[in-house]
Amino acid sequence: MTSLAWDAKEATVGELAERSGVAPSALRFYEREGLITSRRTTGNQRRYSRDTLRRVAFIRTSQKLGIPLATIREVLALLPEDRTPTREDWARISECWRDDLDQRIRTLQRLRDNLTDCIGCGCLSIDRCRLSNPYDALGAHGPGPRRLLEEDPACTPAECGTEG
Amino acid sequence: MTSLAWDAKEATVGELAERSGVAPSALRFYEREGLITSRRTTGNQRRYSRDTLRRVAFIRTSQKLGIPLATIREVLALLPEDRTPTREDWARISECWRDDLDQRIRTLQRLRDNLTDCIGCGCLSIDRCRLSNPYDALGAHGPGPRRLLEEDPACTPAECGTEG
DNA sequence: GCTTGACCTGAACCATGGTTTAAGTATGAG
DNA sequence: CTCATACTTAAACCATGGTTCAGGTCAAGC
Repeated sequence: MTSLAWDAKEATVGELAERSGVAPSALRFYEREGLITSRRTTGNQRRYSRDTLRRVAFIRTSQKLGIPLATIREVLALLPEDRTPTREDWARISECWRDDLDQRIRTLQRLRDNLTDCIGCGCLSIDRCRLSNPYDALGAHGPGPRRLLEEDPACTPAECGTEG
Repeated sequence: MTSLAWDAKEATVGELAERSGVAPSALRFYEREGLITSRRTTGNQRRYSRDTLRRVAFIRTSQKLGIPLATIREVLALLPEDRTPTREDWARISECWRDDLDQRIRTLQRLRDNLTDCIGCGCLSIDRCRLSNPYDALGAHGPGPRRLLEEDPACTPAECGTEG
């Protein structure tokens, strides 16, 4: 169990990979992209501090929610750098995703409802159908809902983390 | 208006692009990928039949719903090849997306609800949190919901179009 | 101190959904 | 018939989220 006795030590990339279920190549990729960091040994090998596991968990969870890495990176930057993040820190940045999810759910529901209408008439005509109208983001200057598709506004760092 | 008087003629790639709001490069790409077809003039230029406009509209609409091109291609293959598709044909294949949308909405709602739980406790711990559990597609052999994330099963051609 | 497995790097590659560019050809108005 | 404009192709490029590979180095058990 030597290689997994990580509770008090640092982890190698292989150990973190095993614990997190994320491939070493992905962990190196996250590091290149600035989502995680590591200390280096004198022999240039990576060593991860314990809280990196939670950081990786947050990354994967956020990806499952459909958040792009660039956005995850921005939100991770809201964590304190001078101390190990607390449970409250994690809870605070997790809030960032809720509005985004709500938004996407509403958008999908609106799309589904419009699709149901369109199925009824078999239209999908360029000129008349709200769903298939190409130019104006779906009805922006016609009657009906102003925006059927919204552009994922994914909570920006400025909005969700500056209170702490 | 000569170049736009398409009501009785075939269209060039530029005309179809203008009418559909889709770039010529994208139309050529769709053709390479087998989503649309064209006749060629003696000089090797593309000429599109009138119903291609509706076909392109269907493609863009489906993309807005989040369907990948490969899936759209499969469903387009369900249209009759021996005649111009009717309104009913279009309505029938449009049905393909509804189950998929419903599924994705439910998945997102489940994710959001779990996130709300997790925000409450600030957990996102690899070992305990349903959302961050990496190995088993979120609780497949533990307690709780069997699948939190489903793999987009996007209605397959076999399921939705063979009745006609 | 040697050997084996884990690690290092950069570069190439994969899929998706296209756009851009370069070099050449067709079409149609005058 | 000419000339502008629109078309043709292949290949390179973009972003996203990585994996794979080649060639070389480190660390630890015996």
